Amino acid sequence: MSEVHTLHAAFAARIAAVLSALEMEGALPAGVSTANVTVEPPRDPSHGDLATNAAMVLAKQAATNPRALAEKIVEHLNREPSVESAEIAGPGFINLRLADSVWRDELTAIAALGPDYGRSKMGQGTRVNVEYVSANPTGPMHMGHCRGAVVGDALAALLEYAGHDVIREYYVNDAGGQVDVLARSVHLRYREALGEDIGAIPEGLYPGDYLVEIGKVLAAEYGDRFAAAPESEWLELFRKRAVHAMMDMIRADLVLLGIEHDVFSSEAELQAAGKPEEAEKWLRAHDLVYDGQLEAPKGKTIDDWEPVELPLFRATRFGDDQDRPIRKSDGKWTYFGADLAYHMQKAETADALIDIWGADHAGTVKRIKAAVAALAQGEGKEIPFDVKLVQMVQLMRGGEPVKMSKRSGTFVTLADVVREVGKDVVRFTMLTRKPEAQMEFDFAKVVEASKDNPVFYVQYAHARISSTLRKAAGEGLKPDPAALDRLGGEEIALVRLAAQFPRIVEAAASAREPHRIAFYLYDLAAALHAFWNLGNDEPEKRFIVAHDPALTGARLFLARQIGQVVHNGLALLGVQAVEEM
RNA sequence: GCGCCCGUAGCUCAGCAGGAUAGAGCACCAGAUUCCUAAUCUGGGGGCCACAGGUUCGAAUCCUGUCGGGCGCACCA
Repeated sequence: MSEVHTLHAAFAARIAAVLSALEMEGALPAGVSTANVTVEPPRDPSHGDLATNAAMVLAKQAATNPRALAEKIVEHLNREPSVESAEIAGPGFINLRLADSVWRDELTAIAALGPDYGRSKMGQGTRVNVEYVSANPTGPMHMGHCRGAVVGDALAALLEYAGHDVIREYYVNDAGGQVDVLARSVHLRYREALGEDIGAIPEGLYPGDYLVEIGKVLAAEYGDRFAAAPESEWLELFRKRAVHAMMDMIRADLVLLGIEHDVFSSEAELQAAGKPEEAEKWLRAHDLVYDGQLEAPKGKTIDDWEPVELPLFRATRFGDDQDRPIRKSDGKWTYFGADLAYHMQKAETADALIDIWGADHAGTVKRIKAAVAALAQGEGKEIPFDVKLVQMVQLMRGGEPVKMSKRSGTFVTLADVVREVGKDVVRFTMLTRKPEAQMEFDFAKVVEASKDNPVFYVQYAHARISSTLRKAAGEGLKPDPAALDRLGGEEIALVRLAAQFPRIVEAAASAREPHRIAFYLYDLAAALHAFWNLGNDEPEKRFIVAHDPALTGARLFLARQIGQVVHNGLALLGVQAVEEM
């Protein structure tokens, strides 16, 4: 294992050592498969600190029964000084109870590592590209983008903390028909800024007020030069300027959420650089693109269906239902054609790729996975690639669904929500649900009943600790590890939970599920609050026991380390660990 | 018609790559504050883990099918 500190990994290694010792003794057959052996904290704390299923899993291979094998394992484990007791339970579980010294040591380890307690080298510096947000540059961010943004950002932070080298990337779709629509919409606003009465915004153009400003800017800069000019004279210019303005707006929105990308990749630039042509050439050379006809879609009738010949990527070879066109009949690239080239480009600078997409793009997952698989096969190297689908957020206001449509201009912007409820609430709320499940975000509820929001519960735990340390300092008391042996069962229980953090980080990172951190923090906060309230009935159980400075020092030391873990977890989620509330 | 996601307490959701008696919040009921922040805590009631098969020592978890909800299904993005 690595030198990185994780208590659970260390004990897993010891149990592995016991098993190989038994193999030497002949109690286990040589070369026994220990793949299914687990060492985990049991759900029920009364079962001890760690449990292993080794005896049950290996009994068959050892041609014995689980309990007999367990006896032998237990015998070895009981020789370990750090093991308080090892017992056989139920069908053959081995439950370990660790010595209190183990937990006291863990506490000093937290103190020594500080913000790095929980950091892992699991990723071994592997370079992971996480593409997220990638909202179309046609308007400000709305709540529909929010979930993917938060999940992607938290995932990126988590992977970094778990030892990966992370690239945070945003793909700017500035090449399709929609940005032409944007340019035309801006042209209208430009004419408006010149004093023309434009009336109602025509169907099919973006009606949002957010385009007024850019219209004014262009009017001030170019006067009426393009007012009556044919589209060919201004379209490209207006498109560029509009996209630029929209991206500034989107970046500002992202900053409100605490999100900053490392790389913004432009689809237009990608195309200008000839990347899709390169991709097509490469794919044709590997017989992965051919000219063929698209089948008419089944189960759906299309009035003006006409078969046409298009360059098709052999997606069906890699599990897609249909081969997919990379160019349109007018010769321009399809979205997929460009996206394919884009993924090839990303794969050049990363060892693994992750895309965070909205669930409305679920239908295109197979083709892009097929494309990356084809690339990997052609290059003869593995390119791990994950598409994380983030389900829709049903936005509610007091129980009533809020309809959103960028086309009609009725949507709740991200900026409005963040301004109203705050970044921390938005982020934490988005992370208290696994991303692939649909969720409701009741605006009224989050705003008005914000006290019920779990984010405050966790922050409150941190604030309480901070406040206690402040008060203690005022009385000349400070954290001190000298008397940690004064800590009793209730305090040790807190340490046990805090000590889970490193393995939660690793598990969440390898499952790519940042929401696990949020749920863990909730549990840790609950334990802290419960411990705190013991002091209501029994003053001797408060952190500050004025007549006993040694005990107080130890308790304050404990408090500070619990606070540290809360802080580290919140940092991963991009939520502030407040000092007071 | 096809593909993907979801189905766990009245409601909103967890359940850690299969483990021991399925958890939390809200809501409901009963309590705790002269005391480190009550934005907190303690106790109580509440479950056919959608349904039916299968895999194995063992399934809410994995496989198959059915039902229900969501999203998507031409060269759009």
